[in-house]
Amino acid sequence: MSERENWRELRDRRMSEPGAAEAYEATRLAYELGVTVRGMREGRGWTQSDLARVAGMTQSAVARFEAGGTIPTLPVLKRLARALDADVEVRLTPRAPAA
Amino acid sequence: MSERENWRELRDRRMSEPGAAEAYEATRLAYELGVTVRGMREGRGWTQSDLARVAGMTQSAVARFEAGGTIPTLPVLKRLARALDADVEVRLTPRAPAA
DNA sequence: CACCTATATAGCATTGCCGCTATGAGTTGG
DNA sequence: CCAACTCATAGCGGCAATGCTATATAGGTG
Repeated sequence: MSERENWRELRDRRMSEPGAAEAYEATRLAYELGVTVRGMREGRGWTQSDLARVAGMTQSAVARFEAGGTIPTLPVLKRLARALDADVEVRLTPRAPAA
Repeated sequence: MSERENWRELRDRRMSEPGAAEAYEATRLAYELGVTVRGMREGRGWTQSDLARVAGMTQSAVARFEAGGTIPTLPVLKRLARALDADVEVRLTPRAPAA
């Protein structure tokens, strides 16, 4: 099969599938991260190509990431953060403290 | 080809390759996350199998993750967090504020 | 000792992120 | 109008993470 759909369809489908809660949340998280990075990039007056060059990736990869096209991996996040003089924080915070 | 090496060798090799800074950092982050999850799991008196069942994965996957065997993807983190009543926080924090 | 449980690994298939190039659409400036 | 620039997207190959099952190891317990 494989039936490749483009990443925008993929993202939208993920966002609307109630069955896969963790996929939904991860997709939303990816989207928010994309918005954040876009903001930081624009704050510097950089183009996607600029950021891509510094982060060691291509413009298309940056565009895909910023639009939440894929759920990014931690190494990619690290590279983007580094290019933007930022740090990546990943934490697991208990939702239900010791009662 | 593919010359598969086991994940422990993979992790150790990553940790000792200075060239790939973001891979190194991601690997370290993965390790720390593994330790965190292990702590939370043990805090509940759960076995790896217990956590795996609730998180919808297998015991082997949990073991691999806890040992930092691979750099986890966000969906996997979400699933583990959910199983442990926790939230995943991923943030990009600027290292150099607007001068 | 045998037996059971818990964890660590191995080996392999599948999935999906990320790499690349090329191109389309929109905007701006000559 | 045309050229240049910016961003969005398509299509595809490579590879890493994850899924699975099976097994090895270690520790208890009878």
